[in-house]
Formats: sequence, C-alpha cells, structure tokens
Amino acid sequence: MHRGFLLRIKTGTGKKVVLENLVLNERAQLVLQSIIENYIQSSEPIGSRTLSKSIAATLSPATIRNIMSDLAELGYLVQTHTSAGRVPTDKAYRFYVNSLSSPTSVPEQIKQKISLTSTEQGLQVEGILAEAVRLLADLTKFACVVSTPKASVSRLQRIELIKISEDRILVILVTKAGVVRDKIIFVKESHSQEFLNSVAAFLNDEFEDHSMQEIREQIHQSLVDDRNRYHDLLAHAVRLGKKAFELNNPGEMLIDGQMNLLLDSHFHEQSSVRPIIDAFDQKNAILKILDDSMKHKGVHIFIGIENDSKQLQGCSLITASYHNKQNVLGSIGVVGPTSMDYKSIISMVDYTAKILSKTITEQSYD
Amino acid sequence: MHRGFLLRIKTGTGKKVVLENLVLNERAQLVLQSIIENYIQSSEPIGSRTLSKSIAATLSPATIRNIMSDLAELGYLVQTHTSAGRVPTDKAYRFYVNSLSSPTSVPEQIKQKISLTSTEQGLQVEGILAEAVRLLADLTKFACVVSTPKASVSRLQRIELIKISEDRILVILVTKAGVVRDKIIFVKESHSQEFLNSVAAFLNDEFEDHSMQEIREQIHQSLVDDRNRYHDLLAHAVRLGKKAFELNNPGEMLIDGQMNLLLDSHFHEQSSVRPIIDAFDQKNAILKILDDSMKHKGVHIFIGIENDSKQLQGCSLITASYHNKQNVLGSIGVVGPTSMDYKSIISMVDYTAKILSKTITEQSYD
DNA sequence: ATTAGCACTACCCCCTAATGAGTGCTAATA
DNA sequence: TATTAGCACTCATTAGGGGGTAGTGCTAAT
Repeated sequence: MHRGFLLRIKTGTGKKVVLENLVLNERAQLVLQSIIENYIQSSEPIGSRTLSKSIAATLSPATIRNIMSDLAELGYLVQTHTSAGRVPTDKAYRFYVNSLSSPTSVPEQIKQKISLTSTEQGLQVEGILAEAVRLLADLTKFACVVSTPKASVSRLQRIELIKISEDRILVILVTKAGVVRDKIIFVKESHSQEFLNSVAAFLNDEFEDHSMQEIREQIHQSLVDDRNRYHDLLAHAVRLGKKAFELNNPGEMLIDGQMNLLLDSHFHEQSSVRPIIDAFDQKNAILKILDDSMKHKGVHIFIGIENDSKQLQGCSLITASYHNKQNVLGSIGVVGPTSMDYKSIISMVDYTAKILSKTITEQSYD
Repeated sequence: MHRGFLLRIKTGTGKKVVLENLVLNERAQLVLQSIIENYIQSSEPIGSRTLSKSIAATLSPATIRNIMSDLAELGYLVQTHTSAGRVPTDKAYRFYVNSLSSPTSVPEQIKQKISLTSTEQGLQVEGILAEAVRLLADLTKFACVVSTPKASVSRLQRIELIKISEDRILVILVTKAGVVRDKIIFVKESHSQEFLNSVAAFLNDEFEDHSMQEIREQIHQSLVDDRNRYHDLLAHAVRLGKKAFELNNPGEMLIDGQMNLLLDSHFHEQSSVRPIIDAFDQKNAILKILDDSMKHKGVHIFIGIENDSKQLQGCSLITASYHNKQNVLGSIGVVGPTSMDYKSIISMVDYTAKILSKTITEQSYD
C-alpha cells in the first residue's frame, strides 16, 4: 500500500530525534520544520510544490509528497480536504519547539522597547506588572497575562491598622516585594487608634520578614495555645492578626491585549476565539497554568491539545516566571494561536520576564 | 415631484413634537418609532410591507412608503441602496430617546441580579466598582465603563507615611469615600519613622475632612508663605505633603465586556468595532464623556454622531453618575451600537447606578 | 531512492439567471 | 383630499455551472 516509513528511516543517516516511540530522519525533520515555519508565516495549508521551492535542500515535489504522506500518517500533519495542502498538528508544534534551542536573543530594536518606566513614577509592583503585560501585548500582538505575586510566599515588610469606624479597621500590608494590599476587617469590639498602633507595632516586631504563610501558621498556633490568653495585648494582636492575614484574594492576574486575538488573522473565525475569551473570564484555567510555570525556571510552552482546559485547546501559551532576589513571585505569558511564531515570541517572553524581574528586584524594599 | 410633507402635517391632528424647526405629526411619530423598535430588534433594514404588518395602526404599505419617504427627507431614515428598506439615523435615535419617558422600571428578575456583594468581603470602593461594571456588562452584553472617584473632590480620612528605605516613603491616603491610594515618594534626606509619624499626625490633624483639592491649595499657599520655614516639623510636613498629595493618577476608569462588542450582531463587521476598541485604549475620550455626565443627575445618552470623538461616532453611550452622601463621585456607563435597545439599557444603567450609590454610601467612612 | 508524469479532487472565482424585497410613481378609490 | 392598489423598476442576494488552480496519490521510469 504505502512504502514503509520505517524502512526509509532505517537507512536514514545523521542525527535522529526520538519522539514517542518513532524516529524521524534528518530529512523528514527538515521538511516538517519547513512546513511549520511556512505555515506560521502564511497560516495557509502548505503544498508540496510551494515547499519544494522554499526549502533549502533540493527536493522534488514528488519526494516531498512522500515524506509529507509519512508525516501525516505519524500524526504530524493533517489535511482540511483531499486536495488541500498540509497543516501542522499540535504534535508537530511540540516537535518544533522541542527542537528549538534555548531562546534566541531579542533584536536590539525590540530590546529598546522593552523597558519598564513605571518605577520612576513611584508605582508599586501592580503598576509595574500592568506595564509589563501591556508592553508584551503590544509587542506580540497577542493576549498577555501576568499573575500577581502570591501572597503566601511574600514576606512582610510592614502592617498598619487604621481605625475607620467603630467596627471597621483598615488593614494595610506591605510586602518586601513591594506589594501593598489593603482590606477592611470587621470587629465586634471597638478599639482606640492608640491601641491599634500598639497591636500593629507588636505584629511588626514579631513578624517582619516572615512569609505570610509562616505568619498564618504561627498565629494559628498561638490561637490553639491557650497560654497567651492572659496577656491582653497579645490576645488581641493574635485575634486581629488572624483576620488581617487571612488572604481573601486568591491570586489575581492582569490581562491585556485580548482584542489582539480577535483581530489576528490566524483565528479567521470568531467562533474559535470564543472559548478562549471565556477562559479569560473564568481565569482559573489560565491561573493554573501560570502557577505551574512558576515551579521551574525558564520559558514554558503549552500547546493546544496539551492544555487540561478544553477551552484552551485551541491556543498555545508561552510563559516565564519572574522573581525578586529571594523568591519566584509569579509568571507572565502570552496566549496566542497554536500557529504563532514560537521562535520570536519565546524570546520576547523570556526577555520581558528578565527585565520584569530586574525591575522588581531593584525596587524591592530590601 | 413629491407631495409636500409640510402640507400633510398642517392638517395633522393630535399631539405634536417640535424637533429642530420642523414638526412630526402623530402618525409619522408612530411610524418612526415603530421602525426604530423593529430595527433595534432585527438590525436589518425595515421595509414598508413588514412594517405594515407589525404596526398597531392599520396602514397600507403604500401609505407607509409615503411617510417613510418624508421621514427620509427630514433625515430620520436612510437607505443602504435604492431598493432596500430604511434604517434609522442617529437623529432618529435622538428623537426616540427623547420621546421615552423617564427610565422604566427594571423587571424583578433582573433586579435580583443587580446586587453588589463585595462589601461583605471587605473590599474597597475599587472592588465594588469592578463588580458593578462587570455586572452591567454581563446584563447588557455590551462593553461597560466606570470612572473611579475623582481624587480632587474626595475628602481625606487619613494619611499614613511609612518608611520603606532611606530615600523612599510609602504614602497611603484613605478618603472618606473609602478609596485607598498608595504611592511611593522619593526624598533626598532620610527621616526616621517616628518623625514621619509626627508629620502624618500633623497632616491628619490639619487636613482631615478637607477635600484633596483644598489640601493641595493650602499646601501650595504654605509653600509660598515663607513664615513657616522657622518651624522644622511644619516645613517638612509641607514639603512631604506637597509630594504626597500630588495626584499622579489622573482619574482612572475600569472597563469590562469589551469582548461583547465584537460578538454582538449589530456590529456585523469587525472594522466598525476597531475605532471603538482604540477609544478604549486611549481612554481620554470616554473619560471626558463620563466626566460630563457627572455634572447633572440622572441618565445621560450620547448617540453616535453627537460624540465629539470621531472614534465613538459609531456607537452610543448611556451613562449615569453615582454618588455617596455628599458628592457625586463618578459615573458608570454602557458602550454599545447606536441601534441598542435604549429602553431596557437605560433602565439597567439607571438602576445599577442607584444600587452602586447605595452600596458606596453605606460603606463610606462617615 | 528519487522523480517525472498523469489522473483525479475539491476549492475558488467568475459569470449568469432567477428570485425577491423594496421603492417610487400614477391612477383609482373612499 | 387622503389613502390605497397596481405596476415598473432597482438592486442585493442566491443558486447553479464552468474554467482555473493547487494540491494529492499512484505508477512507471530513471
């Protein structure tokens, strides 16, 4: 029926890449890569003739057809209809990005655009993140997201308690990373501002430079531990502190450039963008990916079908974590079509994350 | 040529509406209104036959054609091409909304959906606004905007100065309206936290319950006034206060539901949404409209061509201001196609603004 | 192992004709 | 005099048909 692919590769020479349990010979790799790069540019199915012209090696359309046929059988390519060119599958993109070396350097002119000026305006971390995500969206022309620093890992710089009314206290938490969080807590008994000041002083003394996670645990300990009850200040500090350090904002993220997706040529039909938009609205699927990408350094790539969330299976995400001197704080990423220009987007995300880390580190409070 | 329109209306009976310097008789009004309502529903050109069926009064298509022809001549209707139905112009929408009585009441089931829960979670004004704008976007299926309380009119509840590093001070401003603003100021000379506390205490004493505008003016006065220089604390307080009360964020706005516009059937072509999206990015045109709408109570309607900004001439805005006990704080609004369902949108905006005002008033700090 | 050649497929574009919704005008009618 | 029926006309939209084209798969020749 078809000439055996395995036969061909047995005689194939040169470097080989193991993929699943099968192997692509060098020439097949070249063809596949070339198809992908062509498709990324044109976002139209690639035919054997077109390819034979653009490809470096001198191969006739017929030969290429044979190779393509094999690649299709292995699941790297599909056709929209019988007599159409081939389109790369998610599997092909995975092969492609795996074969890419580490991020290529960003062109000098782009580098110049990637600079964060908001620190000069006395903005906090949130402001810097907003600027970074907007910048990345403008550069890549796709939608971009960034997760705000996780409250649990950030370390306390300062806590302030401000009496707002008889039963309300405004809590302001400043972290070493430069994040300012404020929230209101409700109390049953009224406290004077002086009293709140001493409670705040106590909490500052006790917990400065501890991570929120630690603080919560220690306070919980103290609550269990009844011995503290005899000390009035301490008891109140513990009780207020418990409320103050409860994190009720469960990790936020900033989004920019959603519109870019709709205007992008790769998503010709609106319907294919719809689920992605919904994913933005729900946030949790994307947050999960950003969280995952915090676990390891460097750039992470999630391609279409690989995504757990069905809504995101029509697009790819490229993410990179950012950090200050001590901790990984969050990650920033691009959401685009599976057929995006991985090479350049990867390097942009990588570079932006580095600049972001640098900027945040510089303006951290320690 | 054509039978004189003026002739016809001279004999017209019943209520008349003066519009520009011309007059529509009752039947013409009815027809126009009916065309508009049909078009709002179908967003397709309305023909005389269709209308003759749907209209209450029993009029033959031919009669309706005559009326339509007159309305077209007066600039209320246009045709996309010779043999197409008629489409209302912006002038027609203006007539239509003017003829609407004050906001109709919102259906009970919608009312139930319009409730703001964020206060219970100890969120500040910004959080409430974010919830309100999202709610309105979900309800109307259009893009929605809300302007944050203007810093200049809001009155000081409390200022805090926190030493962050040798040359940086974190300023936290809490306003009576419940807005918490934080920013970093840079100083040349280092101050101890104790000193900052006394400066803050002084500023609090001096300026509590004053509007930011007043405070800025008074501080500016003091700067000019050299007599204060002899007093060290005062001099520093003035200097720091000047920086602290400088507003570097020039009125912000929150946006939600931009995507709704792209998915809306009224904007069949992407190209017509593009300028609106750009307007969102630039913000100032929309902010200006929101500002304008703060000047008078109630719902404001800006229809297409009436907008100063060219980008916004393809859409309509419906806005309403929100307030606390003392001041008008900002406004919330819907951005949609000129052919939106004004009747229901108006009432939703009206009701949402009222609930928003109520919620903010309740949780204000005085 | 590669390639040239050929038959075949299916989309795309263009042209045409038919359909149909809608208008404007005129003449008849109430 | 206001309304309506009738008719000719316009123009968008649709369906159908043919030629062109980009592509494939297969086979036979190199």
